[in-house]
Amino acid sequence: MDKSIDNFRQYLRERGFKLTPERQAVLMQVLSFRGHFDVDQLYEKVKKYNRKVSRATVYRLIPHLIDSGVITETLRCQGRISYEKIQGESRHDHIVCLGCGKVIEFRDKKLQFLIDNICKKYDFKPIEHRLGIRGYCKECMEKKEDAGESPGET
Amino acid sequence: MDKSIDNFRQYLRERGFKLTPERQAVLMQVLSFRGHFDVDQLYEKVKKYNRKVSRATVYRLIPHLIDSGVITETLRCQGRISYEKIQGESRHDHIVCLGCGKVIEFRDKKLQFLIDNICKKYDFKPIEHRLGIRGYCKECMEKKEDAGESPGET
DNA sequence: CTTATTGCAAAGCGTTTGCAAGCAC
DNA sequence: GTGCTTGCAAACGCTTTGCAATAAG
Repeated sequence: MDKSIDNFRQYLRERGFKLTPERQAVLMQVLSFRGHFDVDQLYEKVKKYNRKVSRATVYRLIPHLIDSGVITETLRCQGRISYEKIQGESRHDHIVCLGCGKVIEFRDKKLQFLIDNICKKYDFKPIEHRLGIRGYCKECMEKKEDAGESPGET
Repeated sequence: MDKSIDNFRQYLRERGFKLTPERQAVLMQVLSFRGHFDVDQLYEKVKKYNRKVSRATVYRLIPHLIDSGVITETLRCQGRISYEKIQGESRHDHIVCLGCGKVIEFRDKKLQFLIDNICKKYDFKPIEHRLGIRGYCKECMEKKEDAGESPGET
């Protein structure tokens, strides 16, 4: 079904690493997330739906999940690192509302095109990009106008 | 000279905060950086060239520096947060080499245009954006081809 | 059988905070 | 004087690690 599973298995095999029940459980829960997650959320979900797995094991698996291309690091929020699974073609970027924290995911082909062009200019081979736009959503803009906020915050 | 100084003074005055020698020292060193810096680098630089200021004070000043528009948070590297001063018009983005860690700063007007368009689509008012492209520079590409290996970083 | 992996608890490390003294305004 | 600031050290919270036991290949 999900080729991430096979990719991950192959990744482990190639390097002499082992496919333990703990790793399978974590991988399953990683794949079950729809959006972003942090280590703690992942740990809690594994604990809830699968066997008991220690935090240390989850932490130790993260680098493998990244190296094998299953997940990628994304937004950093309040000291925690967020991850999300890499889904085939649907690379997307983020718009974050500074007011309510809402995250909008969007896709834009012109962006990839633009990035390729920029990289060409610098003799650079792009592997991945991350675009985060921060600002205010419609609702929060209206709220701000009501409150009569002073200019100059983040 | 640098209007950041005035902005910061005004920011403090408006809110009843105080302009202490410690804050002036930190501000001066912030403005002296050419590129990115993290809290520790800032702290060391203040300690070297100015009066003794505690780490706590530097940490406590960061939110004020952000709120007053003097600095902005940028790339997150290995658990540390990087900052850089905001310079008038010269908004720029980053290309980071996964091989050697080199950072290229670039400016592209088409990017801002693209972002404005995207935000319009979502009824969103952009305040700032952050684009990071990760990949390999020419030199590291060549090295990789020679070695035929994948470097292991996050 | 060999070597990676696990859980636990302790250590690490950047960052935050409580508190009493100090200083800008 | 008032109340924001400071330095110190302790506390915090997320992450990493040493170790002995365990299990995958």
